[in-house]
Amino acid sequence: MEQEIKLDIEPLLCRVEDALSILVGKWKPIILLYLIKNGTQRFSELKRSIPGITQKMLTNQLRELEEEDIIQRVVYPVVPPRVEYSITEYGSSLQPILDTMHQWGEKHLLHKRQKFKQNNE
Amino acid sequence: MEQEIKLDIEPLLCRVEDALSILVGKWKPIILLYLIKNGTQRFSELKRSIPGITQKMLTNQLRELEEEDIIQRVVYPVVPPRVEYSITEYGSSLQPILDTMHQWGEKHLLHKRQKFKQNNE
DNA sequence: CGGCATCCTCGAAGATACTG
DNA sequence: CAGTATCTTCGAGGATGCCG
Repeated sequence: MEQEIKLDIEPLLCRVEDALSILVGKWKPIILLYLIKNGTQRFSELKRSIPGITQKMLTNQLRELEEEDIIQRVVYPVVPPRVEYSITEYGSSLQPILDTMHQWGEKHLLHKRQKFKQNNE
Repeated sequence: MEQEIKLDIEPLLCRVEDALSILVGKWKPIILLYLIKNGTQRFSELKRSIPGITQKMLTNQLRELEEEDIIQRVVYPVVPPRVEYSITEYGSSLQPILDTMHQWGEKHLLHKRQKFKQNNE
């Protein structure tokens, strides 16, 4: 198991990486935030809402999130196909992490601006 | 600016990525947790404490964290060189994120085990 | 001791085309 | 509409060697 090394070092804290690994992925945070805020979304809705993402990457990231039970994929057997994605109850347990990160991110933005000012005085 | 796209989508939430970008890096979480838990550490102490990391990567990750004012680097002009790293006050503001992630990570471990069980019944 | 410089590997991410 | 299937690019991370 790959975990052994980490466990040997910090048995109480190393689980940080597990959470991190789920959030890491170029488009995962945006996808999650979008599903949390706007609820169930079709594939094409997500694609339209996330400028710059390719179909391949959207599929890819959605599959990975689904694999971890963070989101749910529902296929309606109609023509043309209709596939809807939504946050699972389990997935919504990620929200405290996202909130904390967002709050920190805003403070960090201010911090960087102050630093920038100082460097130019 | 690269931020524009993200800002257009989720002005209130997109700061998540800023926090994420600071934590992302193969060795950053471990380095941070180690410095938080054990306080000031010499370069060689960190290297010994983190099995598998190369000198290059340790230097690299430390520099990136220093760049964001998360950690502090103090060089003592002695022979042989002595360089000490520690968390800054600002850096310690990351702790709520790390804590939240760790807690979630533990729950996630249980969740995965249950899922594994179900799949084998 | 605590680096830096160089070269290399490998996988995440992107571009593009095709399909039930 | 919601995907696969390929091919390609690019940079994080790793291996190794040298240095004040």
